[in-house]
Amino acid sequence: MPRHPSTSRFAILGALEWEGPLSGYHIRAWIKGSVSHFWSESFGQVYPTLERLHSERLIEPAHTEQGPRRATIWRITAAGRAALAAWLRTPAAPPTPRLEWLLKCMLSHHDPIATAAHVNGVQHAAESQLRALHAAAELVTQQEHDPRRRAHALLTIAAGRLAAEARLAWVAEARRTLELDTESEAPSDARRASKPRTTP
Amino acid sequence: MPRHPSTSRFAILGALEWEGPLSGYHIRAWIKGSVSHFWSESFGQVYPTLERLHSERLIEPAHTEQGPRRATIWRITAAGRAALAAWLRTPAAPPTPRLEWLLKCMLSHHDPIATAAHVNGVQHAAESQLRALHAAAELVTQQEHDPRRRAHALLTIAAGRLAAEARLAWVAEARRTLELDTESEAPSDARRASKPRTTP
DNA sequence: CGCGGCATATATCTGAATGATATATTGGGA
DNA sequence: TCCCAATATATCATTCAGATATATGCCGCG
Repeated sequence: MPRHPSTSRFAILGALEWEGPLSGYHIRAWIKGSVSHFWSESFGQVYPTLERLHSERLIEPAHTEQGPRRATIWRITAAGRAALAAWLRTPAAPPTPRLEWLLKCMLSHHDPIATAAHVNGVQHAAESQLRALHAAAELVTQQEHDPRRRAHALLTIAAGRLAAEARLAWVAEARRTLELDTESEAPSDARRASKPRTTP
Repeated sequence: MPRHPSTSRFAILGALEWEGPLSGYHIRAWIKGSVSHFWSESFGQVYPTLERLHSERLIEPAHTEQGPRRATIWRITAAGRAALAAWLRTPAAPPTPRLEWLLKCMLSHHDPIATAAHVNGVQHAAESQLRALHAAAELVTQQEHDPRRRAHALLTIAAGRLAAEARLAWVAEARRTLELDTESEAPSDARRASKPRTTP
């Protein structure tokens, strides 16, 4: 995934610009809570990157809590803002695709049962993502009052929604072209035990 | 992306099962040429993984070209087929999202020009992907005669098409909600030079 | 009151993966 | 003939995820 320059650097700068000063822990919490539908960072990436950004003067400690609950709160500097703005004016690198579910669907051409399970998995994942995105959109609408920030945040949610709906459309097409034991539409009730969970 | 067990292993086994015996070079060429819309591998991953698969008896050399054009042609073994089938019956791990274009769109809320550039970039990428997928679908239709292999291959292409169309729908929604200098629809002719390429 | 569990907070390591670079050789086209 | 693209493999630095380790404060439950 890495085409040399780290993108984590800019995600972290972006978190600090969007939310104001934060600790490493809360940077990661924001990414996990607010932009998880299109971005992710791990702690193993956040803390070393903060050190590096600090040594480059792109962030600075706003203050450090002493005592047992010690935490460094980081603030973006003017240089950091400039670096972020420069990166934002740069075209986005195309993602290197790695969609395990599609690889499995293609290679399962021998095995209709496995294929059906993957199609069901895609459906369930897309449905639960749609529910999560709906909740996220409500939250943004209630809490974000700046019109531009709100519009941009809602647009990222819309992107997730459209992508999830596209996956549901694909599920329908898959069930149509292959002829699968659908196990969707759930006509009435309890033949639940028919799909045992495979524990990998 | 790596949740410890390497997925490259199975992509390579899958290539050998789908296409028959291949050299490392041609495994990579197949991935780049036939499944690039949902998978990718680098040489730096292919060759060490082949060694590992060989040491585990999941693949074996079909024969080795001597002389200057030396190349090891690898074949999947019965054990390899079994390992692949077991993996295929396992639910796909959810992808860890990292969509640089969405991160940039969200963080560009200050900068309508950068935002418009990213929206245009998404549009152009989606359009060129749709053209590529159209060509890929024609190729599969002409060359793949086994009905199940053909159906599964076309389904992966359909997934790419639906995702690209969803991105185009997002572009339209973005242009509607933000109010952007669109530079799309191209009503007549030559004001082409208005978008200088930024060289990063 | 004590204790367990959860949130806060940071550090570190392994293994996976990309993309670049290096090194050969062969065949075809200008 | 000469150069470039394709064939073919190997290796390296860097990025990144995810697991694990280590503290502590706070809250509720019995």
